[in-house]
Amino acid sequence: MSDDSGMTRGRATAEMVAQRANVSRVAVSRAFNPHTSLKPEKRDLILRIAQELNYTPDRAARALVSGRSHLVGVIVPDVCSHWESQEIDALTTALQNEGFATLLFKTRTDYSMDEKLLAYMRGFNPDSVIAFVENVKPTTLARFLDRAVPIYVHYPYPGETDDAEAGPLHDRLNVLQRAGIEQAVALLQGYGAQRIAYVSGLGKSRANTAREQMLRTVMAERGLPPPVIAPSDYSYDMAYAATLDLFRIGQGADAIFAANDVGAFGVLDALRHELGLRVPEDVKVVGFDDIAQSHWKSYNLTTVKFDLEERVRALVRLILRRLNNPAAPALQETLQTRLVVRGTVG
Amino acid sequence: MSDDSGMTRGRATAEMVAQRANVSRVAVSRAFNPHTSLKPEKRDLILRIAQELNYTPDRAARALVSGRSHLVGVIVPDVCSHWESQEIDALTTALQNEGFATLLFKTRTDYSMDEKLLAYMRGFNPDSVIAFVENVKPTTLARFLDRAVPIYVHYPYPGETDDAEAGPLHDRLNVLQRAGIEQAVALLQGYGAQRIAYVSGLGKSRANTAREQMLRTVMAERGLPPPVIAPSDYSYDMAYAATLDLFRIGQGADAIFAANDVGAFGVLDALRHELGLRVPEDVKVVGFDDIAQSHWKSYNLTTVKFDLEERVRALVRLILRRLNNPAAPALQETLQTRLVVRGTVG
DNA sequence: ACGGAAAGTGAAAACGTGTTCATTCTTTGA
DNA sequence: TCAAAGAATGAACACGTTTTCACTTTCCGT
Repeated sequence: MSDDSGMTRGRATAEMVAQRANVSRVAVSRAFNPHTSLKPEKRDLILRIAQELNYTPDRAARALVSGRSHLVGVIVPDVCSHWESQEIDALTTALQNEGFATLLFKTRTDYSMDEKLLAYMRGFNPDSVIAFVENVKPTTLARFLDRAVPIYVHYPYPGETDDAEAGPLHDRLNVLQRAGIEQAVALLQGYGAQRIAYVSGLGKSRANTAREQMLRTVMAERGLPPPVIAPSDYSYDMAYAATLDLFRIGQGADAIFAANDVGAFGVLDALRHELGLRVPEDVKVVGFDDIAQSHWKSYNLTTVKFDLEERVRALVRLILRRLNNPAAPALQETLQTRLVVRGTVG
Repeated sequence: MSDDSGMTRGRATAEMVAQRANVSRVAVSRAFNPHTSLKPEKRDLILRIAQELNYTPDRAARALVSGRSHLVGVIVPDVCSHWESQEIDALTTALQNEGFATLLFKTRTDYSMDEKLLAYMRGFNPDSVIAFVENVKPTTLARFLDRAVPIYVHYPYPGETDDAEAGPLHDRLNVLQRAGIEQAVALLQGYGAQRIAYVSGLGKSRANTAREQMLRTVMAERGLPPPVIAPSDYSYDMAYAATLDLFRIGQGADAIFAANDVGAFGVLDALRHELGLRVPEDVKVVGFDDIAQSHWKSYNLTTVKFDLEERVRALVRLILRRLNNPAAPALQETLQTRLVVRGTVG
């Protein structure tokens, strides 16, 4: 009774709009595509009737012929990990503004992107894929994403050239960690810290290894002994346990870098609530990320900040540029880091 | 050189597989659809060749003819809100196991689902939509989702029948808050709490109003004076500020309910780090959700738990049942709550 | 008023799949 | 051995769009 328009499958089609507007179905198509020639008044009429009928071009059909799904695949090990959830949030907003949608997939928490998942994602025909997870060979990824364009988030090692010279083989966002780490080490050194420990991220993760090596390099340059490594996996619980081990089994430390902010929270809680140490008086703590929680009063964390907004803008820029020009040579964007000083140092 | 199969648009098609296997294109289609009759050895051959060619049926084409996109739309105000990120995480895993993918959309943070966003999402043809955001009229939602099936998360008011009698008009998951709240109030009363405050969620949100009314009802039943309402919006910062107001401008309290765990963190930090009060000695605090962070040592929060795994299973069940039988009468699932006791009470 | 360029138009052909429907091949029971 | 039932098969159509390609109309400068 309520649907008097005689819709076939509950949805209006371009044919119906055309019929009602006394135009051809092609005209309807053109009305919805900006760069086509169609008499303005005709376009207005069609759009008005389309709105009446609640019509929108079917994206499946559109994807079939145009080869564009307007979907961007995102694979993460853990949506609820704070940094990643904030990145997904910002990314979804940005993509939404550009007419895309975020397609979410979960891999195992060990940061491995197995082939089965890649094949599964491939079935949905994403236009682009953001590879936060670096533990997949580019050739493997390329084989599984025939049409989709992968965008890599890349953390250069200390030796690697930071600049775009001898351009990268794949589209990527380079995150330069040196600046933020230098500022942090300088600050710690200024307060007299000597024995600095690193509560690591997941060992296999490139973000982690690059972070650790950069820290080691910067400390060496400033004449500090190499950092003690306390293995962890980015999680609160592991960082908590690693900190206990560091002080009960190991030699302790007078300053601790955590591979991420959440890990730093675990370090802080272990120091204060289990080891009875004061921060920053007895031990100083620095994290990585600068997530929203880091300014919470219980933690008030000094941390190396990755600018989330800037990072997401760069990613979207990479995607759009690649989609507009599939044949262009590999693209690159660069992102700096800096230290945000709060209460856990000095 | 590497792609000798002569692919058209970078992707193998059913026709190519058919040609290479000396069968018709229809046979290839049948090989990928379980409930069709095809000689087993033929099916094996086709699947083997398909794997060689890295072929998977195009989901866009499949969606076009079958009317199923295998996408589930999820609209949230804030992906990085802890509870929601954990729910999205679990939901994505569960949907992935059933052959679906999560399509993410962001609305404004005020929990309003505006028509523009609904129309935008509709364009992607989701098979189902999970309406976490309750501030949209079912009729409006239905109008914007011609083919997609909406699933509502519903928080009954104290007066509403909890049971399925006189069945609901729409598919929905009923979250019964009474049990958990009763346990919490009983515990607080046992410790002698009298002046209980409620640091609210976003006023317009139904989850919040239902929570508040249920608390009020349970307290009245146990002979307690009505709770003092400190308006907030689920965020840490607002809860922090609301707590300061409660004690500096208002009358204070000897126990505080926060509408969610993140809000409770704000309450705790305000009490301890700014007002110089002890928890649980001076003030007791109870949250809602039981997110992963609630067991962190700095907070160690007593909270009313929503079982996330159970909740996600129920949602997926609702979706699958509805998709298997579109004409079935409205479905319903029910979820209980219970108190998890940690360090912020007694 | 005229020629040519530009804009506007719709029929037909894609895009890659699932489904229907006759037809052929195989099996089964007596 | 035969008829009938069932399984296997492929041609043709359907799904809802965009794109190409001729064709018609409008616009503009002289």
